[in-house]
Order: sequence, then structure tokens, then C-alpha cells
Amino acid sequence: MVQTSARLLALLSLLQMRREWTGDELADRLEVGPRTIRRDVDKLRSLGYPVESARGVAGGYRLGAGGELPPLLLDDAEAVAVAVGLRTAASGSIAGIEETSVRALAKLEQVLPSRLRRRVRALGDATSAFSFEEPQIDADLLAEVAAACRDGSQLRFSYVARDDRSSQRHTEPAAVVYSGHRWYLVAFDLQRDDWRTFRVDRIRGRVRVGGRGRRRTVPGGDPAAYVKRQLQRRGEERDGSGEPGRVRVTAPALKVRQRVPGRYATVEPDGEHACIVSTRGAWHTGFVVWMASIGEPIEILGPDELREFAHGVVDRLGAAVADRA
Amino acid sequence: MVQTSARLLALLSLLQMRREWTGDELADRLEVGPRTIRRDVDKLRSLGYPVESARGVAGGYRLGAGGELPPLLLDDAEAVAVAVGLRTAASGSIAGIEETSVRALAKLEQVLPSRLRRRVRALGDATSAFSFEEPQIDADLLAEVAAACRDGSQLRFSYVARDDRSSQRHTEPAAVVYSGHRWYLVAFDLQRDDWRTFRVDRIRGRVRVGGRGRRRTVPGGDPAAYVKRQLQRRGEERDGSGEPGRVRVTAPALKVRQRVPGRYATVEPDGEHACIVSTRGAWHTGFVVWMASIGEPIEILGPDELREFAHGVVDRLGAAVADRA
DNA sequence: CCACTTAGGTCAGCTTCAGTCCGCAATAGC
DNA sequence: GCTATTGCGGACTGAAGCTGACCTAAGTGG
Repeated sequence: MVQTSARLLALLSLLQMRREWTGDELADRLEVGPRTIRRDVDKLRSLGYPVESARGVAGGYRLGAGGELPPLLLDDAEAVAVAVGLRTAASGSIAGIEETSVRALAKLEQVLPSRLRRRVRALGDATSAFSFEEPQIDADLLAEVAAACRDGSQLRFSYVARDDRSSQRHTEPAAVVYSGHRWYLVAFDLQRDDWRTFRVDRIRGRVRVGGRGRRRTVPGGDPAAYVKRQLQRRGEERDGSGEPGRVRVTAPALKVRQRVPGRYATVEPDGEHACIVSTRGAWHTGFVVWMASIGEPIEILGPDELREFAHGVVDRLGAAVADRA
Repeated sequence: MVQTSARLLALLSLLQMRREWTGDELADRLEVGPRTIRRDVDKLRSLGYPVESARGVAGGYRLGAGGELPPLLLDDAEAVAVAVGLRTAASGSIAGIEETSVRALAKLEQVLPSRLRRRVRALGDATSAFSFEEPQIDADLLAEVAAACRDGSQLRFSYVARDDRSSQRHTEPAAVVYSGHRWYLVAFDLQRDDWRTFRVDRIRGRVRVGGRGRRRTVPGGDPAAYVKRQLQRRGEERDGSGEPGRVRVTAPALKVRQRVPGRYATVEPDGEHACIVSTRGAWHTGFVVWMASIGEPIEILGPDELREFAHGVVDRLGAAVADRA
């Protein structure tokens, strides 16, 4: 009975919308008898969704948190919010869940009505991120590639290699991996007949999803490990510029740690009244500036480029201050 | 029939997990005959979920994007990713969807198994945000308050007013409003017998959710407008410190706009080769520093505090550079 | 004590379900 | 053009499920 199933879903939806419903309200909404509601509630319970009920005046039904997440029934606005949230999470603003976010995003985008997709894109473009990451990656592309990995579809795209030469690739993608500041696609290149890792931000234009490919396993089994090995072999990932930035701040580590996100840098005490902040991976332009703005005396430990960059900032800012002060 | 409904949900879940399934695969997974699968697919279609099918070799079923979002069936990791994404979106990192995000978060947290809630919290705490917002708001609290508004529950909490005096409040909450940099709760204060707006970041300790309250409408009907009026009356919101910061950058507006998030500041051309960047609302410490780090000459237009602050940064950074250079 | 609300049994009438068997249709590859 | 694969849908049948109506029980708060 399609009616019954639809009603169960509708019931679930109502219970997610509001906290408390009396049986009669529900019966009214769903246009069935109250007895049927009671039976439906039983059905939901037997499906594992914990519908709590309270008797007496001011009683009613409510959906509680159970062992499993029930199907989420989102309205348009909520769906957009979820999609936008996932996109920012995927773009690396929260450590450790980028890949899961992309997976969830791929799932959502597959079934997202196109009118909502447009709204998501509009909002996403407006974001533009106060982030210190340079390569703004296209979340749509990422989701599409991740979906292809999941589905075992083939993938054709044009790729710009490190030497700036562009080439057409025909691949069977295996996994999408986030290195900590870049996205990589691990795929079997059908033309070169071997595994390759591609930087997702170097994929140009639209990707074309082909038919079903063979299921292959990445050499070694773990795509993340594979990417890591590849990057080490190539000496990439330190981002060319290399060294982490290090700064000594004359303030207690505990205080400084509150102002520095763990994702970007580590804070180590250096005596009782000072600490040393080191970036994870290569430093970026925002780092030293951020350190300068926390309002404590600092000292740059290295590398030289960092010092040079700081010099530039001092010059510009000094000029700006001198201008009218 | 509980079987049938469960199977329909499971089918939906499978179709969301992967792109293509053959009927036999599905029949195998769901432990029914292939004929039943075909009938179930018909049911899904009649429920409005567009199950696409392709005949022939390499054919199969797939779930397409329809006019409505189907119920989302997320696994644990995905649910955590969604929750974390919503929390960051709610905390204001994307303009314009904060309130919707909070609503969606309230919905999700209501049914989120506690083991997942713990994981979300752990991740959320680790975030700590490279953000220029000072008052880090507790997303859990926000979701709880928003849920109370939605459900029309009463709410008791202790509140620290602007004069630092703490008081116990017993309210019937109506709406949660984001002003652009702060969260406000609009509620009917039962003890004072009138409407009040509360800054959510000034709510202390746990809130206690009481029983059902009366449904009331905010004076004027629109909570956002009400908050705005209140803030104007009090002269708040300019954040005490007041004036927006203004900086002139010697670079084309188009170029600068890419580096400045629209949420925090507006970029207006000033001639062809320069532009003026103004913060929305009061400037914060990060602003000038950010401007200095985009690598173009700048000039501070005001206010004076901004110039003073810049001075401080120049001193500290200058000292840091001089130290070893 | 009363009003409200969930809980659940039972019965009758009706509908739907799931499996089985069938022939048909579309598609891709050989 | 042939063939294997895969979806489509009709017909039949016994079993199962659904809904509403009616009733009683029981918990809750004023």
C-alpha cells in the first residue's frame, strides 16, 4: 500500500517538524482515524524510530533520538542550508571531515532538485571565504568526482599537469583524498594503463562521466596512503615553498592557543611566559599577520620568506598609518 | 505492511548510496523477488521520487533529482558531517543562511543519536575558527533555543544583562534572529509580562525547557524587524565601538573583491586603479591586518581607533622583523 | 473527580501484497 | 543480424495487511 508508506513518511516528517503532536492532530493532518495513527506510531517504533509518547493532558507524541538516524525530511530552505554547510565543510574549514562531507554532498546533490541546486550555487559563490587557503576549489566538481568514485563510473576530463601542459584523460576513478590542503583524485588512467593521482584543482572544464568501469583496488589498498607516498616521492605537498612558519609569542601558551585554530598551527610553550607557534605544513600569508594581530609581542623565527613577507606588510601598513596620522 | 514500508525505505537508501543498481541486485539485497522490486520502484515513483531506469546491458535503476527532495538516509559519518557543516554555517561563516541552518540543526539534533552528538561536539570544539568574530557562540545552545521557539515550549535560563547583573528569566520564546554578527532571542518574559530581546551569548549555564506555552506573535509580526527596532532604540549593534572601518586600496576593485568576503566588507571602486573597502558594521581587529596582507598598498581612512590599532601591529611586527633581520 | 490523552483488543470488510509464470521491448556488444 | 542482458508489465492466487468502529484501560494534571 503506497498510501500507508507515504503516510508513515509524512508522519515522520510531521514529527520532525515539531516536537509535540497529539494523536488527534496527527489524525487530522493525515486524514485517517486516530486508531490508525496509533497503529502507525507502532509501525514507526517497530522500524526502530523511537517515538516517545506522554499520556494525560499536555501529552502527545514526539520523536526522540534513537540508535539510528531516521530518514531526514528537509524542506527546501533546510536542504539548501545543509548543502551549503557541507560545501564549506568540504572546502577544508573543519579539520578531519572533508572527505565525509564530500561524500554526503555527492549523495545530496544527486537527488537535489535543480531549483535548489541553483540556490546553493548562488550562495556558495557569495561565500568567497575569509580563508587562508589559496586554491578555491569547486565543490560541485568535487562532489561530481566523488560520485563517480562511489559509483565506479569512468571519468573523462582535461587535466593541466605541473608543467602546464594540458591533456585529455580517460580514467576509472577510485577515490578522492584530501591531503590537508589539497584535493587529489586517485584513478586508473586507461590510456597510460597505470594508476595516477590528479590534483582536483587542475582539472579543467566539465568532467564527462562515462559508463561503468571495472572495480579496481588502489595499490596498497589505502588511497590516502597511496597519495601520501606519491606526494613524498615527488617532493610535492610541502607546497614548493616548503618550511613551516615559526613565531615566538611573548604570552602564555594557554592564552595564545585560544586564539589560534589547531587546524592551522600548533602552539608549544617556551618557558612560562612565551610560546612558539608553528604552522602545520607550509605557512601562508595570513599566518604572520594573524600572529601580529593578537596583540602580544612576537618574534619571527623563520623561515626567511616569512620575514620578508612581514617586512612587506610592515611597509604597507606603516605607510598607511603615516599617511594621515 | 511494516515490511513493505521498511523495504521502500531501504530501497531508497540503497538508491542513494550508489548510482546504479540492477533489479536483481536490489532483489538480492532486499530478499524479495525481482517482480516485487519492480513494483516497489513503481511505488517510489508514485510517491514522487524519480527513479530512472535503463534497459539493456549495463542498464539498471538510479535515483534522479525530482521536484521534491526525498527523505535523506544518511549513515553515521555523513550525519556527523552534516551536523558539523550546519554548525559552522550557523555560526555565521556564510551570509544569509544562518537562521535556516539553525532551524535545520535543531531538527537534526532532535533525532541525532547521542553517540553521534558526542562526535559532533568533539569536532566542533576542535574547530575554534580562524574567524574574526569575538563571541564564539555555542551552536548547541542555539539549536536548543531554536527548537524551543519552534515547539512553543517555555524556556528558563539565567541571563547576564548589559550591566553585568545576572537574573533568572522565565519566558515563552518566539524566534531566534541573527543580526549579522550576533544572535538574539525574542521572547515574552512571563515575569515582566512583556516582550524582551536577549543576546544569546549572554545566556549562561543550561537552559531548562518547560512545558507548552501560549502561541504569541511578536509585536509587529516580524521578529527580525522587531529586533532591529530594539537595537536601534538602544543604540546597540554598532557594537559600542561604532563606526565601520574604511581603507583605500590601490588596486582595481574587481581584483580586491576576490580577496574580501562580502559578508564582512564591501568593496567600492575609487577610480580605475583603486577602491575603498568598508566593513559592514563595526570593524574588527582582523580587518586592517587582512587588508595589509593582500599585497597591495593601502591607506587607512578611518576611524582613528583603526589607525591606532594598525600602529600597534606595525610596532609589533616591525620589532619582530628587526629582531633577526 | 474530571477532562484529556495514549494504549490496545476485537471484529468485519475490503484491499493489497508477493511470488510465479509468462511474453514483450529495448539496448549493447559481437 | 543475433544474442545476452535487463527492465516492463499482465494474470493468477493464497496469504496477509489495512482501516475504521467500538470498547475498555490507564496515566496525568488541575
